[in-house]
Amino acid sequence: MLSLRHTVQTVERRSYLVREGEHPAESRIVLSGFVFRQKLTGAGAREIVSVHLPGEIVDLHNSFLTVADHSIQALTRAEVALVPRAELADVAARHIQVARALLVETLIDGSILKEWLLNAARRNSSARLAHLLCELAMRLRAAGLGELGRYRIPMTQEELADCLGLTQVHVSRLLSGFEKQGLIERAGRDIGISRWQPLVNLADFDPTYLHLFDAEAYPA
Amino acid sequence: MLSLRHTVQTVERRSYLVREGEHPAESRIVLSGFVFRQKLTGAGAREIVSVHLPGEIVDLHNSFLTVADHSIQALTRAEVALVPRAELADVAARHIQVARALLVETLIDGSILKEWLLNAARRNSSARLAHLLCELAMRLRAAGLGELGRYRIPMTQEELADCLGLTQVHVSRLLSGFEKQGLIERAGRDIGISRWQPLVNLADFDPTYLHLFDAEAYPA
DNA sequence: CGTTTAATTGAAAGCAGTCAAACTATGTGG
DNA sequence: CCACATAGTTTGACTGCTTTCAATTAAACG
Repeated sequence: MLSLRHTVQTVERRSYLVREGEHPAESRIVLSGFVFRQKLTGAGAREIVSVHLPGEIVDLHNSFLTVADHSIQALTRAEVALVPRAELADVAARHIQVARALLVETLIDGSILKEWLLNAARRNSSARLAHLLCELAMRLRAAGLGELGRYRIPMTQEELADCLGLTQVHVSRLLSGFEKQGLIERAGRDIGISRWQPLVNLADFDPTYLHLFDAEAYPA
Repeated sequence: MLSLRHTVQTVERRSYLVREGEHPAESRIVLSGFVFRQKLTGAGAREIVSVHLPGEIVDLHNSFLTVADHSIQALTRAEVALVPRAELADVAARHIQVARALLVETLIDGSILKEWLLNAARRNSSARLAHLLCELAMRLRAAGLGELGRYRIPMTQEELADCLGLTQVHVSRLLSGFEKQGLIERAGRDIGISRWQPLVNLADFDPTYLHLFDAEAYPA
């Protein structure tokens, strides 16, 4: 076990951790709660480009690039560790396994981005939403946050829509559709995937891209 | 200058370098020509998730992850260097600047993926196409392959469409639209951006996400 | 020069968006 | 603990961007 010099910060839902264009002096690791990265178009449309669970490093970018190319916001109230910019680089330079772990994390991050791009570009709205529900189910379980297919969706329909490039209205219709088809059950934001395999089929979901095995092989 | 054990391979247009699901024994660096990464949906729709110019490392993934989460194909006839799986890891372990360069390249890769995701999810078709034309213009110039805004598009309309999540038919209509509006000139696949600023405005293009400066700071 | 591959054009259909209003939760202060 | 305010969700009617299907033209290639 190795120690990183850091401070802990508690942030409220929707507060910004980093704004696009800034160059913060530290990188962040999620300790509890959920955090997401977003980008805006000039016209003001928002896209959530990734969601981060406890244990994940949200912004290596800030330690190794000069400009933040996206904003980071809290999806729920969250605790994050702030690691000084130089600290991560120093530790990585001294411990090659750390450097390797950072690279692996970043490659997995890229893999998920590719799947999200495929999703947004080439799957219809219901497959897209189903895909996200499946991904959240697997990642939450992998993070030790509940059993597979039974969880509280950590975001509003508007935020779901912004993960998917859809509108909130359409997400609402899709969710009630899934419910009517008996694919899911809902109580507020608590969701239960009633029939996993049919939902996986609808979603065209194959968890390979999550590289869950690779992630375990090199814990940070 | 440091040397990597490698072999050189020449590949024809459209041949596969890596197929999704494989676990090749080497990573690839583009020496000449263009190469792209693609993913397919279960229904067979294709999305090109990135395009790679000479000098770029296409698949660190294969050295550091256990399964290829996407396919790699030649966009044009190309020369690629094959670096054995262990070689990159060894060199990175011995030279921390190499490890850092690999990480920076991967972070930039992720930044471009985020922009493509924003593009596919939140911009309309004309902004999307214009955005790609601007990106190619800047990256080609940065790679020393011609002056800004005057180049040969290295792909067919179908491939353009697959970069954008559109159909070939629609890309055709959009391109002639741009031409009619005097934004671009065309002669076959040779393109000239006649009015850079209006195209940039239409595209909502801001090159920050390419991190061209960061890339220069750490040449591989 | 013939054959294959790529690009253009037109007409029609459909998925998801937009606008608007009603309804339901959630939360806060009196 | 209720009343009110705010935030989030549902539902309906209508619009429109992009796709689909199909046929033609142009370019590239051997």
